[in-house]
Amino acid sequence: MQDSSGVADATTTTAETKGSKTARRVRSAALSLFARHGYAAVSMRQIASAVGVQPGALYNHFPTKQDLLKELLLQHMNDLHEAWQAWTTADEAPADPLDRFVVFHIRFHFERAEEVFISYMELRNLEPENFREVEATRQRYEAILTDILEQGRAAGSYEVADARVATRAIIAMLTGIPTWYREGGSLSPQSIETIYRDMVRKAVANRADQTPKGAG
Amino acid sequence: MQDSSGVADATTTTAETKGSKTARRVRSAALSLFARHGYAAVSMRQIASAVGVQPGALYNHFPTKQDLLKELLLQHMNDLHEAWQAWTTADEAPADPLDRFVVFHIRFHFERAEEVFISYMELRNLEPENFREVEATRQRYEAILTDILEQGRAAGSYEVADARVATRAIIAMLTGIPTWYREGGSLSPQSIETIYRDMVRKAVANRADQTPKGAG
DNA sequence: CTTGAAAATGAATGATCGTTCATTTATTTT
DNA sequence: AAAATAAATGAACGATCATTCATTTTCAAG
Repeated sequence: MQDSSGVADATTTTAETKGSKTARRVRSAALSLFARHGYAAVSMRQIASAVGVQPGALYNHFPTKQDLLKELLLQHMNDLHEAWQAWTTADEAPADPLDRFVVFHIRFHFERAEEVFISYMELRNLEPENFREVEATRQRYEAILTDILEQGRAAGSYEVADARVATRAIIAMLTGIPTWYREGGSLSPQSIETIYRDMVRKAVANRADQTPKGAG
Repeated sequence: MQDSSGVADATTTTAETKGSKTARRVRSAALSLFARHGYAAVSMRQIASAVGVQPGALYNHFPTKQDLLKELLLQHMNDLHEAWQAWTTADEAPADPLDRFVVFHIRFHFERAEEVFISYMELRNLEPENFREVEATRQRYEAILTDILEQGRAAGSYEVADARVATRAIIAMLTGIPTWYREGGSLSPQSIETIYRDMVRKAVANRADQTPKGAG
């Protein structure tokens, strides 16, 4: 009952034990509930109920609620990096580095909207040490885009006043998509992808250039 | 002990009663706490403690915790609209409509970062009816930018594939600023304003144009 | 089938939650 | 100053919170 659509899995091919199966279902239920109501508003009882198990059983798999959140966020950030690595060598990835990043980020959002949402929403509910750990990973991810922008500027293709600010602006823009996108709306994911790719390209464009429109 | 720095107050000039003064302090404390920890993670006891009062006293001013949140969000959205109305006739406002909106939005964010943060973060903690009310006001605000973009496109100055999508992209970009901006950082509010104004202008620019750089 | 460990149960822990309320204190009105 | 009203207190309400634990069930390995 699971479809692996595309990216990044290699490690676990061993048969799954009953316990780790439950752990996975707990993660999944917690993810949905945290995304919908927020970490603080979700009780361990709700999670247990969604899994179909008694509250105490959760503690066979996660020491505390906080560890559950931390694990979700850390795993998501690791998945994000792994998926990016896979994408950089993927055939369907656009050749232009900026396009490549934007398309990747958008598609990853569409595929895993809940994780992404939580990752930006629940950072403040992490205890300081856990926060630092997740935050460091997040900054490594943002650095990918910053590097792309700085190299493009050095090459004279982009015009960005501050690459770090531009990074945050672009990522905020892209990350905001799931807050308004609804399946069955008037816009397809494909057309949204095109619109955003164009907007980002223009936002960092060199005004001296006259880059052609459909360069992808 | 209060400074009114700029925009939109007209109604209340009557002397303030002791009760309404406490109500104001409750709103203020709740605002800061909600912004820092999130609505669900803040208890009425924490709010009362921040005000220097017993928990029960809060209920002389707000019927429930939910009403307190609702009132904060509604008041903020009303302030936002009022401030925008004042800004449209202000001398220092840029003449170009898009610049006018962007500069306004950024400045309002810097002045009232906490309210703005909550307004986008705690919508899901509103009960359905309260949510609809606040959401309607929020959409009225976004419509301002959508109109600007559509008129600019009709006039041939902008090139936007979808004005509503562009609205969300721009607002997400601007609203993201307080999540990373820290006072005393390397960038002044003024320079951030300039950077974002330029990026937004370029993002919706008509590629056929060669608009000069410092047009403000 | 037996054994041993992993997983789940069901009940309980103390703490904290939003809210209520009779009473006292502070302020405004007459 | 007296009476009326508003605001704050301090203690309590039942509900729910995250977490623990002795016990029972489930399941894989010998």
